[in-house]
Amino acid sequence: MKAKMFVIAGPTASGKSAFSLRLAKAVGGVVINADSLQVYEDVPILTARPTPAEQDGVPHELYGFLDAFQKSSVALWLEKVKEVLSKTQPAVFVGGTGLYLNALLNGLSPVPDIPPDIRRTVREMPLEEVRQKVQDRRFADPQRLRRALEVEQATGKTLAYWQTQPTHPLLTEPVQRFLILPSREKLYAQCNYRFTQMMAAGALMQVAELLKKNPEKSGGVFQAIGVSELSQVLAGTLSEAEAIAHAQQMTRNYAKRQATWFRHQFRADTVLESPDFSLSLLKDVDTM
RNA sequence: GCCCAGAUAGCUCAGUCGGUAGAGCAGGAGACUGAAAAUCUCCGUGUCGGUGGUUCGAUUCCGCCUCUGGGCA
Repeated sequence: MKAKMFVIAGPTASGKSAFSLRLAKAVGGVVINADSLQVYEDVPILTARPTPAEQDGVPHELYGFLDAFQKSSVALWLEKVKEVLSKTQPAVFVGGTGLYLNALLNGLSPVPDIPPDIRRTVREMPLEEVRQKVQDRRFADPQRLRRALEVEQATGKTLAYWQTQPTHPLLTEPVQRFLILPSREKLYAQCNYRFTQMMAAGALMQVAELLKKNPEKSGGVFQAIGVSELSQVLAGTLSEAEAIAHAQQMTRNYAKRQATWFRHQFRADTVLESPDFSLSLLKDVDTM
């Protein structure tokens, strides 16, 4: 028998979606999204969600199930994955969100949910106060310090403690991991090209629709590259050319960070320079 | 043609009261467990436009030249 679970990782604009489609067809499975922004129903062009045509009849799960008023999180995503897996296998996970893939493959530490009032208090607290109060100071990063403090305040134990607790990976069956990692030059060219395609496909209109819903204009889908740039174009404070140039720049910066993450944090079975793919890449995991 | 202001890192610019220079961005390397398309850390030698002069020493002061803005004709 062959592996039943596949994970495809790679930076943005590396060709993951096309690869996942072909792989899913080859193994007769579903595609499951592992991208923190493609979970939103809004601005599908900017988040590079596969269109119905691109899905080509293959079931695609966990795309566009949140609206702009909801906030995503790894934990929420993992819950959804659990639901989907109980119904369908084999599965091909695709996404550029390393945190999500890591949670899927290695499990998440059993940190209890943080009460909303504690979370809010800690997030609004001046950074200096956070620094004074927090015990777990492994990181200088404000975001991580706040996370550490909210966990301490909510549970009475440090984040470091919780992270020593055993985790339970969701996938217990063999998993074959692919990493698509194009050369830097090619990757950047693809980032640039893709944003112009997004504009041609009507990204500006989708941002206008998103703004019409009038959600809180931060976090969530608003983190998607291009949303703030195109919002400024709609407001008349930025030219379209400047918006495109900036969004392309942000995309390149993002792609580089992802490449770093995957190179060091993701143990791939197969590393590909491009999404070209043949059945011979499928690992035979038959132990007999 | 004349006057003024510029010319310094890939880009935008700061600076050196004369002792060969540093920020932001870009770029590179890295971190990463409930915001991850987020957040954070580290990495800066470049004929200081060219050429003469003054000087122990000029990217810095002076002359000329070239180029780029702006103004006046």
